Amino acid sequence: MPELPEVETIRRQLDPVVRGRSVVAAGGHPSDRFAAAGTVVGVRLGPIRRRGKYLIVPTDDARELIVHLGMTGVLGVTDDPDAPDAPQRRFTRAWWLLDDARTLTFDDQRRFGRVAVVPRGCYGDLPTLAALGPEPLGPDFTARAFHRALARHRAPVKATLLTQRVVAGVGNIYADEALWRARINPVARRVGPGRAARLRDAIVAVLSEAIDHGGTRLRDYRTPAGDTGAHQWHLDCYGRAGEACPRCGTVLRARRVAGRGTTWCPRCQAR
DNA sequence: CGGGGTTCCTGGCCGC
DNA sequence: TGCGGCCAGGAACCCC
Repeated sequence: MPELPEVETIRRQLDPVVRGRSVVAAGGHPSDRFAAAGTVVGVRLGPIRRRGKYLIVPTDDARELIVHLGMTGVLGVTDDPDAPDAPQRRFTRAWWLLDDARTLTFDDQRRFGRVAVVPRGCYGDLPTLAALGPEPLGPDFTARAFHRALARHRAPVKATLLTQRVVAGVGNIYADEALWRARINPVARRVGPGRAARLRDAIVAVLSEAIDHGGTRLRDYRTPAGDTGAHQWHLDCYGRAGEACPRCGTVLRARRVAGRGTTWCPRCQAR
């Protein structure tokens, strides 16, 4: 899916479209992953927030519209009033007609995404959001707190990052990139204070740089404007197994960690 | 409660 | 060309 930098890019693009608009009509795919989209008809939408990979839109009736893009989710805006019913939009899982005649659409081929509507701040139905770690670009993500949080887990450090509990918004791509930059093996089960500080700095740097470039384009990723993102952010490690490590020249290797494809440098990131 | 595996979907790609 | 198997940026859920 889009990870934090892609979700933040989408948030910035959609906020001026959505903020202050009222929802005239809405609908969702009948599955319970999307059906809640239709429950926000007649409400006015507030400024879009982001927590980790979740987009959160407050409504003026004290609820929140929450969108998670899953692996293949794409949010878009169209002027076509028939958009949700058009045959070429067979992957449109949710839509909201706004009071300026524009329609916000949520397409999601694999249906791993989700739309939820909850009373403000009530995240019991979204356990990952409820237990989400600190924002990596916020003041709470300190080296000290990060080290303490990591020390509570015994799983491979990459698996721990992917849980979202120690830091919010890091997915498979940026986990590999940050671990490579910090020279930490993805299956290390203990990370001392020095390496935790390095990993913290690498996460902040990698995510910040990716946001500055408007996110990383990968496969089907599209911006809300429909383009593929002209400024592909340069990936040093993720997806480059078999190529030379950009730092030391050793051939990057691939394995599975926590069920996810993982690339690392056996020399820079030795155990 | 933490950790590890499975599952929810669709489609692209690779090898036979 | 056709088809099976594998893989894909996530997280909820189940069991131990």
